[in-house]
Amino acid sequence: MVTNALALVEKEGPQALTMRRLATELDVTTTTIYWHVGGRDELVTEIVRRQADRLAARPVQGDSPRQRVMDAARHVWESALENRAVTSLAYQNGAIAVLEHPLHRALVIELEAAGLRGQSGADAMRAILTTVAGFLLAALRDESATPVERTSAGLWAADPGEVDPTTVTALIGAADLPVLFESAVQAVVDHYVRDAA
Amino acid sequence: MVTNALALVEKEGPQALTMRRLATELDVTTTTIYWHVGGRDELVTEIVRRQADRLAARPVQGDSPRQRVMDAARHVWESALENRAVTSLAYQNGAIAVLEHPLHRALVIELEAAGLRGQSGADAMRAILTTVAGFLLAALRDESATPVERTSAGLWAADPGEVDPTTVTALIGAADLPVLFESAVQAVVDHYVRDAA
DNA sequence: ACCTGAACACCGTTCAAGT
DNA sequence: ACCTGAACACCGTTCAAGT
Repeated sequence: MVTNALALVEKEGPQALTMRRLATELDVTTTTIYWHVGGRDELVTEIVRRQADRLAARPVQGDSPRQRVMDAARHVWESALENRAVTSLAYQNGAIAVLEHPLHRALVIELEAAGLRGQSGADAMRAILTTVAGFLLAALRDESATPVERTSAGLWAADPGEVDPTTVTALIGAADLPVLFESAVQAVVDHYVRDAA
Repeated sequence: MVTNALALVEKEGPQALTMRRLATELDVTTTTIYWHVGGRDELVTEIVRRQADRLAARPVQGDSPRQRVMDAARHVWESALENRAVTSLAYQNGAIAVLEHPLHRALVIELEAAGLRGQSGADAMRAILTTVAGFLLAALRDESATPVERTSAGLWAADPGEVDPTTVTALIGAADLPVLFESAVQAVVDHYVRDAA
């Protein structure tokens, strides 16, 4: 049941997961699903939990603390990109913490190895993960779903103001999120984690 | 009509904005709304556009480029916090660019004043705004809507793993987002904007 | 214990019809 | 030009009833 739901989400996206759709897929009535898992929220939580178990906690790489912390942050990012559908589902239903908790813990452990524990560790972890979340929001957003005049590119084209034309051209073009991720997240990591000289 | 919709969103939140609800508020049928603005997406865009016009572009403060860029970024953050309901509505409907475009332009202008134009300007702008977006996502999320066992705090309490108890305690407590915003966003700003020595 | 049928209270949207 | 009534195609959820 949860297996079928997970497969449905991965094949047709988060918006395909409705009680009626899943019921049809399982050849039962919607009420049967309610009897088994009890409501859409619980179903989503179960799907996300299942996916979290599937996520192999790949080993953190790097020779220095700052490299290892950065790599742990990168795991959150890459894992989300590799599982767009379930990640989006988790985001939309407030279950992202369930999905990423093991990866978050790996990050905290690296921060502790870097000497950051207690409030300092929590602060560093939250600052880094919030930054990562911003990039995930940008990367998982379905651009094709919004009409041009509502996109950033469309607005720059229509309403550049006093901005340099070369900058406007760059703003109308596509962003290279993976590159921006590296520099922005690294900047935040470096602010909290200083390698011993 | 758009005025009433905006008032409804501000008073009762984004989820209160349904065609039927707004129709009742206006003492008309839903079809009347369709005749006037043409669909929910267009309605939301109009609401957000109206709100964007209302947002006074307060002057950017600071003596150095990095201070002024930081202040422009802070305006995006503060403006969103002061208008939670409309900002959430814009986020959920892919119209956030419409709402924030004037503030984004102010940021780009400060970046140009700092010597960043063309691709460098666009990169810096995107990295900074994506980081800000992460904090907005965290700040606008309705914590009370998700049950504890799905929150980060609940997961740390239930499943701390090999993490230091003092760190776990800090992770269960509330985050001070405004403080974290300052340090994380400043770190990203500093990475792109270097003051002349 | 497990599943169904019928219903409730919602959504956004369309379209022919009225004035 | 402006508005209505009725309908379509969806949602999540509940509850009495069946086996």
